Amino acid sequence: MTMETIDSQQDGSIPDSVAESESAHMQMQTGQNSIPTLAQVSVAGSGTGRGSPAVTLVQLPSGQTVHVQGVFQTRQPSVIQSPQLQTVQVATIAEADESAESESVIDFHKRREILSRRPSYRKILNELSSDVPGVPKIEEEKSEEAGTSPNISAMAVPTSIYQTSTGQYIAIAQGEAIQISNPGSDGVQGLQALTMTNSGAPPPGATIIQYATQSADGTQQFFVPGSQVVVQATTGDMPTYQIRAPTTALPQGVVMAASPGSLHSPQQLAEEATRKRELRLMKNREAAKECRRRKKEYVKCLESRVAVLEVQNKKLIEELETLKDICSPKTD
DNA sequence: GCCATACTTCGTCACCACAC
DNA sequence: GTGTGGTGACGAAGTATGGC
Repeated sequence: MTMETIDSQQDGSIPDSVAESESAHMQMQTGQNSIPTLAQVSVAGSGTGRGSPAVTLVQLPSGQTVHVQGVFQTRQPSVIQSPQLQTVQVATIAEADESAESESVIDFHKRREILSRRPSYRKILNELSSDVPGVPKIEEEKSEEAGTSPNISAMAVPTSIYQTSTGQYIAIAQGEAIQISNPGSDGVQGLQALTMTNSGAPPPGATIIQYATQSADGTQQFFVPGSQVVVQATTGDMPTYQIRAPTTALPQGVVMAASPGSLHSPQQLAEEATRKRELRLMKNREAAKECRRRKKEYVKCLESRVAVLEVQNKKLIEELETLKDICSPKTD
């Protein structure tokens, strides 16, 4: 199904707004109770010319400008574009309505089924965009994220990822590059990469990072293979990291993690399990962020389409009235 | 200023789908 | 069968707003 009556002009396209989508969407939502600001849609240069394709410029709340062509020329596409999407949306709306009126009637498993059948927002939007040229796609990997992704998993194929007590992430890659990311900076700005120059081969069967909370001189120390220490200086806004020889013995509260091959004691097994769990949590955290971002983008896209379709609907009604006037002239 | 309420954001868990 | 990613649901913490 196509939607040739809509020609989107991507001056503020949705995928580009990923970075600002948070704030933009928040502004849209912080009004009275999350009602989409469809009232901001402005129509310019309507020109309901009969016979000639009237082009309407629609200014969407997001700043996106959309051309809406005359509605006489082509048959109106359905409001819901792709069959898959239709199924999903109908299911969702039905679920909402049902829950409002007779939620108790709905079987839990049925609801579960409906939910589980729902494809991801990326899928939905991409299907939508393949049908509608004006609808942007959600990129598999954002280009801006490609270089410095907030996901630790996207960084230089790290072999081990650790989180410090201050929330920072340290990833030790195959090439013995140490990457430190600051979660507070939404992922990436705080990402640092260090390359160990003289680490040599790691101890047999062990990839170990040992974390010490804070040394006496106000620095943070991360113990890494080769009896070396990554020291974080606390001066200034930008933390600096240095590879040093350890100044102290292994401090209290140290966390050690070993590769599975070297696990022997139940304690090591437990630590490995803890490490895996933390890794899983970290990944899930990032996945949840990504999911929410996509969801916002998806909702934004739907809101834009609603705005466009409302304008189209308005034009259709106007033209219907015009036709009525033509076909039934007053006899007075 | 304090409190209550509503709303937003975030982390986590549980579940499911999919790839291997 | 297992691992992993995606997403709904839930609760906690933070923030905004309005009434007193």
